[in-house]
Amino acid sequence: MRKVDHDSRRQEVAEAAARLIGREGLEALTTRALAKELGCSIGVLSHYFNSKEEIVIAAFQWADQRIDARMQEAIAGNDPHLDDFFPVIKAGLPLNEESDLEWRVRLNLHTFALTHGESLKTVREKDGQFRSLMLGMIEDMQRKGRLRDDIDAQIVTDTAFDLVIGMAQNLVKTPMEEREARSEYLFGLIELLRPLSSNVAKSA
Amino acid sequence: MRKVDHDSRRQEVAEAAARLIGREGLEALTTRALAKELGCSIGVLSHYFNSKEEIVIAAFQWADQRIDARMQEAIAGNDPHLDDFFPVIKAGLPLNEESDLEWRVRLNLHTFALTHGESLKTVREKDGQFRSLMLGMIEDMQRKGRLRDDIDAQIVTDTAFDLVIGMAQNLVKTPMEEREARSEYLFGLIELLRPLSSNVAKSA
DNA sequence: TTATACATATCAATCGTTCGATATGAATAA
DNA sequence: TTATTCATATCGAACGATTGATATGTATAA
Repeated sequence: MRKVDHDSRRQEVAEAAARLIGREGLEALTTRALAKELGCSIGVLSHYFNSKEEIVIAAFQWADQRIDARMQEAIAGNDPHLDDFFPVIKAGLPLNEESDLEWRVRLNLHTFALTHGESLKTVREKDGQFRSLMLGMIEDMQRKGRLRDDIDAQIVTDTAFDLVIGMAQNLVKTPMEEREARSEYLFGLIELLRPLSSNVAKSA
Repeated sequence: MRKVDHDSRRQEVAEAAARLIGREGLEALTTRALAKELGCSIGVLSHYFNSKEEIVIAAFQWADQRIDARMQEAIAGNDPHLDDFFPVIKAGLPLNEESDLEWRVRLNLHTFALTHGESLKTVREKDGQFRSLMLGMIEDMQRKGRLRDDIDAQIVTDTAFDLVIGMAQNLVKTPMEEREARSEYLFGLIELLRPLSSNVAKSA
C-alpha cells in the first residue's frame, strides 16, 4: 500500500467540494472544477467516490460536522447557566470566515434537501436531536431557577431553534464586518429569560 | 395569434418554472423540462426570454411577489394592534400548499443569492424595506401603549425578522399536517410583548 | 404583406462517468 | 540484500448524454 490514508483523503475531497460550494454554489461543483480545486485529476475522484452525488453528500456532512463540533466545544460543562446561552449560540453562528463557509454549505444542503428525500430525512433527524438536547438544557435551567419558569420550555426551545436558523440565514448575506453588531440583539433577548426576581429589563 | 398578452404569458412561464423549482429543485429547471411543464415547445421560452437566467429570475420574482402580496393582504388597516401580529406573520408562513411552493422557491433564491451578487443585492434591498416597515409598526405600537416599551424596538424587529425566515425554513421541511401546531408557539411568544400592565404570562 | 406566436432541428459546450496506462511502494521469496 | 509481485494511487483521454442557445420554418391574424 501507499502511504495514503483512505478516509482522510476522502475528507480532503469533501473539504475541497465544500469550498467550491461555498464560494461558487452547488451548480459550480463539477468533477473538473473539483479536481482543479483539489489540485489533482478527475481520476482521483472516482477512485474515492462512486458518484458525484456521494461527493456532494460528503461535502454536506463535512460542513455539518464542523458546525456541530463548534457548538459542542462551546458547551463547556453539563451544568448549564443562562450566561452560557449567549456564547453557545454565538459559537454556532457564522461570525468568522471559517463558520461562514460551513453555513453556506449547510444552507445549500437545506435547500437541496427540499427536493431530495434521503437528505431531508437526515436533516430532520439531526434537527430532532438538537432540539431534544436544547429542550433538556432549558428544562434543567428552569428547574434550577436560572431561567424564568412562567414560559413554556417548549416555546423557548422552538423559538431558539428557528431563530438560530434564521439568524444564520440572514448573517451569511450580511458583510462580515457588520455581523457582530447584527447579532448583538441576542444579548438583550436573553435578558428577558432571566427569572423575574432578578430580571433587569433592558431599555433602549 | 396576436391576442396574446405578452406580460401575462411571461408570468405563465415564470409560474411553471417556479413549480418546477419547488417540486424538483433548481437543477431540474432545464429548458426542455420547463417546456413540458408548460405544455409547449422550447421555442416559446426563447420568444419571451433572452436567456434561461432571465427565466430563473422571473420565477424568483414570481414567488417573492406572491409572499409579499399575501402578507400585505393580511395587514388590514394602518393602525396596527398587537393582536394583528399573529395573523400577519402566520399569513406569511408556508402553512398551505400555495405558500409552500412560494417559500420553496424563495429559499432556493436565498441560497442562489449566496453566490450570485446581483441577486444578493436585490434580496438585501427587499429585506431592508421589510425591516423598516416592521420597525415602524412596532414603534407605532409602543407609542400607543399596545406593546411593552421596555424592550428596544430594534430588538423586537430583528428577532421577528430572523424568526420568520427561520420558521419558514423549518416549516417547509415539516409535513403539512404538523405545521399548524408547530407554528402555534408564536402565539405564546407574542403574549410576552404585551404591555406589563396587562401582561398575562402564559404558563405551561 | 408584415408582425407575431410557436414548433422543430440542430449547434457547440459541458456534464458525469469510464477506462486503459502508468507510477508508487509494501510484501514476499530468493 | 535484491528481484519479483501486486494492490493502491493517480492520470488524462474519450464516451454518450444533456445542456442552453439559435437558426429556420410554418401558421395565424392584422
